[in-house]
Amino acid sequence: MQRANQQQRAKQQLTVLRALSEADGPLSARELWSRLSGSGESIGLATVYRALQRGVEEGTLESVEVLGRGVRYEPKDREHHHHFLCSTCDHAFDLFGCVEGLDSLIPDGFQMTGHEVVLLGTCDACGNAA
Amino acid sequence: MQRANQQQRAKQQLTVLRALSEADGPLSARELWSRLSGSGESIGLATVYRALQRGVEEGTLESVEVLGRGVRYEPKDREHHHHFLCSTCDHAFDLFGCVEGLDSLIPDGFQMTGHEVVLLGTCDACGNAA
DNA sequence: AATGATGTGAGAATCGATTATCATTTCTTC
DNA sequence: GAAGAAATGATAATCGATTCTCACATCATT
Repeated sequence: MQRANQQQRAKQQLTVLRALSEADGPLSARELWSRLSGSGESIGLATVYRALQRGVEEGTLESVEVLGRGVRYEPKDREHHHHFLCSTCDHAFDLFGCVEGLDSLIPDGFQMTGHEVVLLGTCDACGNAA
Repeated sequence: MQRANQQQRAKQQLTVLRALSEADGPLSARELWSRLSGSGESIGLATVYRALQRGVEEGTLESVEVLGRGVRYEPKDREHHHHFLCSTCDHAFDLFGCVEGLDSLIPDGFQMTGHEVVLLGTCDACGNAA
C-alpha cells in the first residue's frame, strides 16, 4: 500500500513519538520501553527500536549520545540545547541556553562544525531523596 | 612476589603508559593497540586492556567518553581540559582552556559536580587532506 | 640454573545493545 | 467481509567491546 501522507503512522509509532515529545530529555530505547510498559502500554522492545529508527529516517527524531551511556532519542524540532546527566538516576535532562567562548578553544587549522556540553551532577529528585 | 614500589611495572604496562602520555588526546584500547602494533611493537589486545585497567586502578590513568564512541584513556595528571572530536578521522584531540557561564544553565534544585565540553568538526590534517 | 610468581599473547567466552526472523494481528481497499 | 500489505511482539541471531582462560615466556630470588 502507498501511504496517503506522512501523518498516517502506525499506532505504536505514534505512541513512541508522543512519549518522546512529552519527555524532559532524550530517552534510550530501553528507557522508553520501560516507561511505556510501566504505564500500562503493551509494546515490544523491537517495536520501540523500529519506531525510533523510522523516526530518525523521517526526520522527526534525532539520536544523541550523552557521555557514552548509549544512544538516546529526542524530537528533532527542539531548539539548540544541551543536557544534564544525573549520576544517580542516569537520566538526561534537557537544559535551556548555551555557552559563549567556545571559539577560543579551537586549535589552529581546525574547523568547528558543532559542539556538545554536558553538565554532570545530581538532579532535583535524586538530591532530595538522598 | 611483593612489589618493591610503584615504579616497578611490567614492560608492556610501561609501553602503554608511555604511548598514552605521548598522545595528543585520549585513546581507546583498540587505537592504542593499532598504534603500537603499527610501530613495530608486538603486543596483544588483551594486554592493552589489562594495562589500561591497571592504570586506572593505580590512579595514573583516567577513562573518558567522548560522545559515545567508546571509552578512551588519558593520563590522569592532565589539567582540566576538553576535547575536539574530528568527524573524519574520529580522533579526539585535547584542547586547552575552558568556558564560562555553565552555572547559568543549571536548573533549580540541581547540583552540578562537573561538566564536559566536546567540539566537533574537522582536524587540521583531515581538513587539508580534503 | 632452579623455583615460584607474575606478565603476556592468542583466541574463546561473555555481555549488552541492536537487528533479523517469523507467525500473528491489524489496517486498507475493495 | 475478503485479500493483500504493513505492523507487531516474542525471541533468536548478530555484532563489538571487553574479559576470561591457559599455555608459555619472563623476572626476581636463591
